[in-house]
Formats: sequence, structure tokens, C-alpha cells
Amino acid sequence: MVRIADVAAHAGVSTATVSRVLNGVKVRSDLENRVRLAVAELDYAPNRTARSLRRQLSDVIALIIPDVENPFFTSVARGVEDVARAAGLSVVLCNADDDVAKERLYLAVAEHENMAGVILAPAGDAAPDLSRLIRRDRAVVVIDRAVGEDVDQVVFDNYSLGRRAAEGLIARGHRDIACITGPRTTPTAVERATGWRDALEEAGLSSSRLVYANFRVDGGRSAMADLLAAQTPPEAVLATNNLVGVGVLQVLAGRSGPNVDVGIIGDLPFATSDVDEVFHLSLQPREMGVTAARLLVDRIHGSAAAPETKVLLGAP
Amino acid sequence: MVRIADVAAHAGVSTATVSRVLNGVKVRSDLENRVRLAVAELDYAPNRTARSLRRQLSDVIALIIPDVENPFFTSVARGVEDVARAAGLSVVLCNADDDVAKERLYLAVAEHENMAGVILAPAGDAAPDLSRLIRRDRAVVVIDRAVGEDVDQVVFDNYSLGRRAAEGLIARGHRDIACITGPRTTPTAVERATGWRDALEEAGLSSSRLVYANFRVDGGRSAMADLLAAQTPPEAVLATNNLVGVGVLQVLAGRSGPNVDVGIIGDLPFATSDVDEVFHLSLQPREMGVTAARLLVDRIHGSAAAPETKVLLGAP
DNA sequence: TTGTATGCGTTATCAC
DNA sequence: GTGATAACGCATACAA
Repeated sequence: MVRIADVAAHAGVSTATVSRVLNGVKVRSDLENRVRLAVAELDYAPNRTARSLRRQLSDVIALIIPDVENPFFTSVARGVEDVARAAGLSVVLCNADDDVAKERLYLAVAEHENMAGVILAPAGDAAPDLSRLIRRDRAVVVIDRAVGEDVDQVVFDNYSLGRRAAEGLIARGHRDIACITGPRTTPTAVERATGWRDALEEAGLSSSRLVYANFRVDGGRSAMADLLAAQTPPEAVLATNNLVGVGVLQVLAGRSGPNVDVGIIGDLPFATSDVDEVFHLSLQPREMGVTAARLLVDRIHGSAAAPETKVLLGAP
Repeated sequence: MVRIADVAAHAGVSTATVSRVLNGVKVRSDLENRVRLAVAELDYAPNRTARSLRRQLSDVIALIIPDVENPFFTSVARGVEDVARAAGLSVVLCNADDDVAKERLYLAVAEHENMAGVILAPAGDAAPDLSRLIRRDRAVVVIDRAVGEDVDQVVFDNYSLGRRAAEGLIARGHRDIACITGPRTTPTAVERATGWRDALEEAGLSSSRLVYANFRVDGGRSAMADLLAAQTPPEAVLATNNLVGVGVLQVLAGRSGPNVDVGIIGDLPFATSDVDEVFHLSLQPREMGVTAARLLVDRIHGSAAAPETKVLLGAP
């Protein structure tokens, strides 16, 4: 391994001078040239472990997501990466696998690896413990689920999303509109369902057909199967996230019978059917990633502004 | 921050003893108890940056994939994570975004962060430069695309996959079977297409309908559109990867006309249609991740066996 | 077996 | 503006 001392010897300067050149501190230009030449000749790259030990900070940020197999979160990741890279930061993606214990582990890793910051999409329904990171002045941004006011957040206006989706289905002339949402303990699921309910009630329609399912494909499948098993299937059904929507469409595709209209909050990048007829609200997940990363980069660069919660509306 | 010295003072022992306890080295049991108590009371966790600087090795492995939005690679990631976690290693997922420059960057990061190992799914068509990592005795496993014999690899038998998929379509009674594969410069795409061609020729069928597309959804879409624009559409079409298959199904879904049978090499976790009719070869991507991670963990634990190439067949 | 002391490679503080 | 050197927190060679 070639170290900074090797470069210094090769260039005939001290390690301090090499370090200054590498970190953009002003140095006499002839010395700088010698250093740059030596760096190139020796193919030197700083040892980032040593650097972060000394600086008490690395140039890596963690993006902790609950499900790496959910296209929503991978799109968020793309947004985060693009912004972070432009700011000279590397992103490491951590998959908490819907497990708060794994999430805690990754938060601890981020802390002890001296990572510059963390973007967290919480896995569980309870607020994660960010106090250790915050106490150590690490930048933190929470996305997707609000956890409180003392940290930067990027969330959707879930109530509005539920409302707009329901209104879209009402505008199509439906009167019997069901909703499949996530668990009662998941605030985003409940908020979206509340928006759906209010829209229906304001239109004088019944909001009795609300199903709480798990927020994954199989949840959407079994909930939709239940709805179809009812005496009269609904005219339309709203799926409040992308995976549930996939499950709903799968069940409807394998079936004949009266048509059921579908509304989905979320995106379907891998749809294998013609989904033009689906009433679809794009969440623009990449924007969530971009917004969160910008917030985080500002914090890392030392912004001392009060914590901020950005509310995203999804596609118009 | 609480350091090892704080724990030592609190327990009335030396830092060396604390370090020994934490690293499983035998220590007098009453001292060990005092250390463990102090660790618990102070909520001490070792600084991993300092540890990896000292050990010249961290307990993190990198999984570098070309496209975090491709469900194939996220499933691979799940397999890697499960095995790595069981071995006490953290996985950081790096998205090269189909860009060999980003891939090189992540390889450099893995090197300079002293990561214990790297699992790489190469992005480009040229073999990546792994010599620096190998020279520094880092564990490396290459997956999906073979790059040579001097490193552990996990790949599919792509020729056999193409052949079996084509044979499946032939067995359904088709005689005019097209194939949409990836770029000519991508060996996996060419190998699968070659299997398809040989199966057709052995059956006395024409293998003239071969289309090279990009290996993504839009590639599948435009290639399928081209095939449909021909004087007579094919009776069946083989898509040689999952994304191309999605594109093919999308085009067919939005269309009336003579039925076109579909074969796909790969998995469709987010299909929104009834895909039971599709002739489908599962690649079992999770198995690829598990296999690669086991190989890597063995290397990290010091295996000096000759580099090995594991060939996966996909689902029977 | 336990403790002391050194070094991992870098950056930052100090004196020049 | 430059160089010598002391940390950063930990693991280990060596001494006891």
C-alpha cells in the first residue's frame, strides 16, 4: 500500500504539505506540482478509513430502506444517489427487510462507521431512536413516514393522495368504491384511507368497504379476493400503495365477471398489462430521494436551520 | 463518545483486557464479567473505523450491481444479505447504474475503505479490473457475467437456458419462434440466443427471427413492436431476460390480433397480468446471491482453494 | 493471564 | 507557507 508518507518522500515535501494539496489548502505552486506528480506516479489514493478516523467523519451516507425489493424504494435510492454523487458523497444502501432490529443495527453501523449522514425510511410503526445520531451531530433525514418535528423529513400528503384518488374514481361515475390499505398501525396507510373515506362521504357515498391488509402484493391479492367473494363486488377499488395495487391487478387479471375499475396510489414500473385504464397517482419516488438528499447535503455542509418537513404531493 | 478506555476504567482493567473480551480471547472470568457489565452500563460499542484501521480490514462487504431498479439484482441482494448477516458481515449495496466509471469508483471505495470483500455483477461488457483488490488479498466474487478463471464466479448456464426455453416453446407446437435478446456485445445475451438458435435448428425450424435490443423494458417494447409490424407476426417470442419480457408483455397487452405466445428467461415479481400462460424459466436470483455470498465468506475466512466457477441452471 | 506501549494512515495544531 | 508531531480509537507484540 502506498501511503501519504511515500508521496511526501517522493515529492520531497512533508506529509502535511501532501495533505494540504489533497484537501485544497493553499500551497506554493511548485510544491503543489511536485505533489500532484508524485500522486500520479505512485497512483496514490488516501486511505479513507484513516481519514475518517482522524476527521471523525466519512464521506459516505447511508440510505436505510425497509424493502429493497419494493420498486418505490429503489427509485428513491436512484434520486438519492444522483444528488449525493454530485456532492461527492458515496451512498450505501441498507436493507432493513421490514425488521426494526435490522434497522437499529444499520443505524448503529452508520454511527460507528462515522458516516456523514443517514436517510431513513422507517421500517416499523414506532418512531426509530435517532437520538444517538443526532447527539453526535450527524445529519439525519427521515422519509416516507413522519416521526416527529425535531428532524428533517420528507413525506407525502397522504390524506390528500387518498382524497384525490377517491375523487378520481368518483369522477368516473362509480358509487360503490372499496379501498384496500395497509395495517391500522401504519399511519400512511390510515391517512390515505381517511382521505378516501372523506371524499366518499362528501359525495354522499358509503365508505364501508375499507379493508386493512398487509402492504405487500399478497396483501393486495387476498384483500381483493375477499372483495370479489362478497355478494356484489365493488364497482371500483382503490389500492393505497404500489404493491397492493399489483396484487389487485393480478387477481382481476385471472378472472372473468363484472368489470372492476382500479385506482392505485403509486407507480407500476414493471406492469405486464395495459394499465392505461387504471386510475393512477404517481408518487414520483425519485423526487422524494432527490429532496431528501438535498436536505441531507445541506445539513452535512453545516446548515443550522430548524428541522424542516417537506410535504410532497405526487404527480398533479 | 464512550471509548474502550472508558470501559477499561469503569471495569478497573486495561484496555487490552476489554479488547480481548470483545474479541473472544480468553480472559479470567471475573474480569470478563466486570468488562461485560461495564460495556452494558456505558452502552459501549467499538468504533468500527478505528477497528478497521488497526486490523486493515472492516467487517463490511460491498455488493456492486449494475441496476438497483432491476428486480433480478435486488433479489440477488436479498440472498447475499441473508448469508452475510449470518456470518456477521454488513452488506452495502452499490448501484453502478450501468456505468463502468461508477463501478470503478465503487471498487476503489471498497479497496480504500478496507472492505472485507466484494461481490460484483459487472456493468459493462469488458472485464472489470479486479487486480488491485486481488493484489491486496481482498475476497472477490463475480456474478452473472464470467470475466475469467482467476476469480470465484457464479454464473448461469446461459446456453442451456436459451435452449430449454426454446424447447419449451417448440413443445407447445410453435414453428415460427422469434427471440429478443440483449446487445451483441453482451455475452449472456448472445449465449442465450445461441441456445435458442441451436434448439430451433435441431428441430428443423428457422432461427432467422433474432432481434438484438437493449436489455431493458424499452428494448423489449420496441423489439416486440418491430416483430409485430412484420408481414406475419411470429407464433411465439422468447425474451431472454426479465426486463425485455416485461416490455414484450406490455406491447402484447395493448393489442388485438393473432395471439403470440411468450417465453421468458427470468422472473416477473411485479406482473400485473395473469402470466400463467407465459412459458417461464425462473432464474432463482436469490440462489445466485446465496451462492456468491457463501463463496465470499469462505474466502474471507481464509480459504485458499483455487478460484471456482459455479454454474447455476435456474429452476428445473 | 494481564498490562503497557506502539502503530495503523491521516489530519490538524503548533512552532518556525 | 511549511514541517514536525500529536492525536483519532482500537488491537496486538512484548514485557511482566
